[in-house]
Amino acid sequence: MTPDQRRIQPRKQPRQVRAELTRQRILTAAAHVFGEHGYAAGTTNRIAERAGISIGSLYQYFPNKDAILAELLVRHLDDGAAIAERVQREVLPGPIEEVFRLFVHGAIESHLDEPRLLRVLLEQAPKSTDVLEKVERMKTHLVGYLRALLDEHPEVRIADTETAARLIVTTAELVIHQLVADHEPVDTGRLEDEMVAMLTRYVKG
Amino acid sequence: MTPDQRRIQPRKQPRQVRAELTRQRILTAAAHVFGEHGYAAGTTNRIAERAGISIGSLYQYFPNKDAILAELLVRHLDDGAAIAERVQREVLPGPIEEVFRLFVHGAIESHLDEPRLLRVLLEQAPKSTDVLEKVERMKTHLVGYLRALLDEHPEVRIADTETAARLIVTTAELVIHQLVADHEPVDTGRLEDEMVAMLTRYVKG
DNA sequence: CACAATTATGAGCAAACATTCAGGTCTTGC
DNA sequence: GCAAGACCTGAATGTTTGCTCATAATTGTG
Repeated sequence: MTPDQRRIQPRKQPRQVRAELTRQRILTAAAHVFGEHGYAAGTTNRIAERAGISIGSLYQYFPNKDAILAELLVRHLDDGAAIAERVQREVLPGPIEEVFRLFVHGAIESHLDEPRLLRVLLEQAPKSTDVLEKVERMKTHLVGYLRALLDEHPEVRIADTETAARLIVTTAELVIHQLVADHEPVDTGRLEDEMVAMLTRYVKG
Repeated sequence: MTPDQRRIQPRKQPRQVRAELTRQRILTAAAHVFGEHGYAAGTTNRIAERAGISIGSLYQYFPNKDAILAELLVRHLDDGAAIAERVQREVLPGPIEEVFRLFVHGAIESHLDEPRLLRVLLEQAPKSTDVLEKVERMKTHLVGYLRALLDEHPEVRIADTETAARLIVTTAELVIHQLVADHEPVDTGRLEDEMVAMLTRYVKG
């Protein structure tokens, strides 16, 4: 939080096996700590402690705290992008319900690992312009894709497809994040069924 | 020098008009600052500054920072509860679409004031057990009410009404919070229409 | 006016935190 | 087996922040 010029201490390039191992340990520990305590209370010292390394080592691999969360977020986004691409290639000409099912299923699946972490990522994400832009870009892209799908698909009966697309993307994203990480988690199979039903019936009118 | 023991009580009971005025100023300023900077970066000094009072005065009305956010949250919850009650009394025997419309409309309306604040309230909620319990209680109550409605209403064709009720409540709450506070805010009229359409078509099958 | 209660002030304290650095330990390559 | 560099350590530093306290100003009351 220093207001002076950003010192871009370039992150260390791992050359030995143990280095890469330490990096992984840090990320794993951070995922757990952020998920458990939230971003603000997830201190770097706590992360280092849980990773079983010293605080100094942590700062040899990440220039600052934000960078750790950013890396976790980027990884999650890349996973999501991979899933989305796969789905888009797999089932273009099928019934709309099938498309929703695959998207929803993929989304739920990619959130089962560390659900609480992912809520922190989404909600308390630092405002690093880079990452935020990436999120925004992916979302816009997804909305665009979905809107085109809605516009072309013969089953769909919706007038305002722009608003509808935004509504659907937002709904799926938020509700999955929330319900999977809920204190009393829902049965994911049921969630998937109901969610797909809701979206399908919505667009078919 | 009088031996005063009332310093132990952190929160002051307002007795003069200006005291109540100061209290209001603090809350208004806090609403703005939290909405602008988030909870962590919304410092008490910043709140006091914006309220045009000294930091000392702030701590005569609130025992700590959390209490300020808690009060804002409680107020919002009470508003929401009032709306929900009104809706429940107004339109019990109407078509299901009408019920959804009133709920959604009320929810959107109560979020137009300080949309960004309300996302902070929801997402970075303080760990105060009291308030968190209140949120949980209200949500459970709403889910119960909605489930009963779904079970009894002749138009509804849904098997798993428990999951459906949770899905609907979560969806409405989250999506409204998100989209109303979005960088590029949606037209609230359209949002209302599409949301109601989605929910109605969903439950009518 | 007097004088007590209430309200306001803001410099400063203590704790928490992210981050640094001077100096260790371990690996690798020869 | 021995440098050289990769990797690790953790007490120390500087900053930020929530919050206190001694004191001052304002208001109510007789």
